[in-house]
Amino acid sequence: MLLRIDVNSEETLYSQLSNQIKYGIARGYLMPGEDLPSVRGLASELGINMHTVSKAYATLKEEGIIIINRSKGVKVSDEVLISRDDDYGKIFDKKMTELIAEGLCNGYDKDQFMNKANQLFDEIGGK
Amino acid sequence: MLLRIDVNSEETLYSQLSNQIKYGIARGYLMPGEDLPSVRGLASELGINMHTVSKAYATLKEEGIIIINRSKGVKVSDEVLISRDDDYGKIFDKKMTELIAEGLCNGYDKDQFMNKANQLFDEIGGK
DNA sequence: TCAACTGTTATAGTGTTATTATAACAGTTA
DNA sequence: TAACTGTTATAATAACACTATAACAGTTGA
Repeated sequence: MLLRIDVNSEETLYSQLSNQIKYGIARGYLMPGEDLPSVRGLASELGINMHTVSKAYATLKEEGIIIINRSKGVKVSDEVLISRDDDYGKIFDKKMTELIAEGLCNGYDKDQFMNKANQLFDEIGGK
Repeated sequence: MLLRIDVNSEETLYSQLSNQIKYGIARGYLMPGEDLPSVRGLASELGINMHTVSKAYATLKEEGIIIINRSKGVKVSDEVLISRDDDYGKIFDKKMTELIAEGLCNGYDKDQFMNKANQLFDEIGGK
């Protein structure tokens, strides 16, 4: 899977990386159990520092989305897309509430929110 | 409207403030045209610095959600909840895509996403 | 066994951001 | 004039983001 970063973005580099990997998994570009590039390899490929990649991987590991093995490397979790972490429930609620509130402040009512969600799920290909 | 901040939160103080104000508007606690506390008054009330409040207000002004008048003070935009800023469309798409992707990685499929959205809109009271 | 690869840890430097603290400025209003 | 608005400027501290080296420990293949 192709990963890109924009050094001029306001979003931090490691956040760009982790978001792209999450999107790749959701989209099916990355399959459960699939290997990810090594921290050194990806850093070299992207022209950034090893630790920046390591931090992105560390956050994904913290969320249970990838599995890191000290000697074997990094891969997508086998149970991702299936198992739900209960601790994530509150985080998800808070993020969606913020999106709904901000959307309402910008003229997105419930119908428009739902239509946009439907459209984006179609694009991603989620059932 | 009651505003609170948690200095131990990972979220920045000004981000907490702006999110709560957006939620207050969405929820109807704050009405279009309604006055907001002065930067000094709110800072004093919350026990934080004037500039931190000022930054929260500045970001909300940037998003067109509040109106700042150098001498009259701060108030909620009159057209908030109605008018849509076209520039916000891309931001909204990106944020929702990220939420969908992250949700999918944590076991939230489309049905669960939609159900949660319905539930939260009911709680907020959006039509 | 040796070399090459994994992620991890440590240390250090630089630049940016978040927050606080004062102070002054300019416009409005009673 | 006095008291209130937001704004701007300056400075200090702390935390964060990113980079640069270097070393460590486990695994794997030649």
